[in-house]
Amino acid sequence: MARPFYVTTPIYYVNDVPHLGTAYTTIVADALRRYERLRGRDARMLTGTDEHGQKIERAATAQNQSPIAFVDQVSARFREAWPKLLVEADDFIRTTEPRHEKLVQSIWERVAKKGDIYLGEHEGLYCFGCEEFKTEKELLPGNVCPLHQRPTERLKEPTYLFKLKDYEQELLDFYDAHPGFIQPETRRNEVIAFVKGGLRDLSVSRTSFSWGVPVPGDPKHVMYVWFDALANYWTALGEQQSKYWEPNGEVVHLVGKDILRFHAVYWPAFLMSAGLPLPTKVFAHGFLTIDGQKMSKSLRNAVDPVRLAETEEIGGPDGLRYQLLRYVAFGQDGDFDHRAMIERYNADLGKNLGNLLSRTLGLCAKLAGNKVPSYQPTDLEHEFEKQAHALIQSAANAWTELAPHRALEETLALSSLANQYVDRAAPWAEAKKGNQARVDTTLALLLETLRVLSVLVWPAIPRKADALRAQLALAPIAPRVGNDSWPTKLAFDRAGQALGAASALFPTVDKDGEKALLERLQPKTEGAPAAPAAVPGHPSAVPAVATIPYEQFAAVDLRVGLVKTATKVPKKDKLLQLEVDLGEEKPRTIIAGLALSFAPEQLVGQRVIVVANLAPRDFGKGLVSHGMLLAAGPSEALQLATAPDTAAPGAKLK
RNA sequence: CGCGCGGUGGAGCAGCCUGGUAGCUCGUCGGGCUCAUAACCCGAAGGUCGUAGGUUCAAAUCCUACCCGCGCAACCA
Repeated sequence: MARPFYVTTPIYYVNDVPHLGTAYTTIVADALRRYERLRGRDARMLTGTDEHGQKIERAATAQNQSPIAFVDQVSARFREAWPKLLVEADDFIRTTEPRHEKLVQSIWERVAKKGDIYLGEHEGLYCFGCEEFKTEKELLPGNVCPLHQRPTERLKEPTYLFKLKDYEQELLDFYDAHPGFIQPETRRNEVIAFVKGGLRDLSVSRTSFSWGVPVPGDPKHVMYVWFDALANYWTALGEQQSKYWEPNGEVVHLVGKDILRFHAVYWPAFLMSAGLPLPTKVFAHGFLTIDGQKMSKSLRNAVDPVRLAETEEIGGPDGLRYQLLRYVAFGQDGDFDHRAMIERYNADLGKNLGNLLSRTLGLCAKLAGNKVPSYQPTDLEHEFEKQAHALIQSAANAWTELAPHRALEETLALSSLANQYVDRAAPWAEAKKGNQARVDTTLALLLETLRVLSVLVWPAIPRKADALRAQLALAPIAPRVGNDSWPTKLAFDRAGQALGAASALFPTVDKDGEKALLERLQPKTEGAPAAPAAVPGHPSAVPAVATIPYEQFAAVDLRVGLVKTATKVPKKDKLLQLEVDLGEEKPRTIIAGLALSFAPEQLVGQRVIVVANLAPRDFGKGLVSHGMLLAAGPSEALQLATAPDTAAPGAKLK
């Protein structure tokens, strides 16, 4: 009998709420779990929330809440969202649960016992956004974190370090011995290159905050968020580890490509050190864009998966699942396009599958007494069966290869095949000829094909699959462990059974409906809505800045400058390159971030205020700025500080 | 020389790893059917597979260079 199957999503960090990206991963996990269940495997799915860390501690404080109250609230949003997408996770782990904390400490102890943890001191530039120390190389000038756009802070603290470096070779050997461990292939290559580039020991504890799992034996420390979080896949199993974890179970981690490194390098190393088996596979999927646009924070909020799942006109949760599973090549980046979504709903679900059901049941009611007729195949049917069996098989293969998009393509191809077959068999014509045997055979074949389809689509669209079955008077799908219910071939054992009542499974959306839907669902994409229009004269409150002595101000050399030329800097949206006359022998080159507010020609001839004694700043590629212009406002609506036309270039401001 | 992805008939994509008749969906045009959700089926038009070289008997597919677009990242001294 097949091994148990254990599929996990990342645990989602509770400083965000469910959005289309997290919904996507979670839906794929659920679909895989459902497929394996159909195959009779004991399939288990885990999702959950990651709830520790300084960022959470701070966010809670900011809301005047205790951390636990804060995470309870956000975690619940995830827990409540998934069932609405027909996701039936078998378990939902929270890293704040005692069952997790206890076991993650046990892993720590095993690693410590192995001698892989030592006390060191970590001094470095710490980004509170990332909750990690950054190397200078990773940072922008001024030690600003590129991800969070804020300065890092220099911190020094005692920390426990994990001897990651010692696992370099062991990891490489493991990748080598298990070619399928990291997928897709390009990701695997990336990870191997990263490990070959050399690993550094990893800081795995913090003393600078307390919202975390205490380090065994040294409660001043809490575990570094990744040590804590990654372990969830293992700790959540508890007593069931021997059943679902390797070597007895197949363990598949689905992750976004952004967190692959943690799952494919750190996590395996922790497990190796703890003497525990590694997962079977880490699969990194791509990112989604929405209507061709990257998923910014505001877009995320505008495209709420739960809301889409409540849109029954396009199939409700089944419709959403179908779109994501069928039209995003799993592993690659994909786009979620609202207009295409409606078209695909109409084409695949409505006109292909839905209409097949509708016409079949219509024919059965008219020509076969609304019962399943008997089957006496001819060459036409034999040919159909042969092709159908091939499609069923390749759909199964695709699921196994974690390629839902191909599985559904094959599945819909079977539906197409059936539509073609109806035309060829033309039962309405046979009926006129009085050839009831041909009519019966044709309808029997169609009904059986629909039954098969109801099983094939179930992992993707479980609710609609059961609705389809109800019309065929079949019981809902209820997979049982040990019982492979995937159809290997068409079976004709229902002759004489009555059929259910027909109704449109996927009513198509017409042009008007499409327009209305788009209006309702499509996020407003106007450029800069968020910025609350600053009322002139009432600038939004700027936090007070510490006062400076006059000498410090006097050190700033402000001068009037006359802009001689202005050109756009290629590839930099915001930058203009200016030549500014400051009354010196040669005009100065100044790079200014004005391009969103001004066309270059608007600036030429302007008398501007320039900070003349600013240290030159190198922008790379030969661009060096020798000064700064003064301006006020947001970058897309800047107002230039100017001097009257009478002011001489180079005049000093006092 | 920041990292990554892509450029294939009007639109959106597959094929590329493992060279050998360029395929799918939508759209257009013509036909068929009339069971069905104005649905279904058949056929046609439409592509020098970004450009230039190279390897090969043979290149969308392998190699090199370049161009263009996008994402990440970045730019407001």
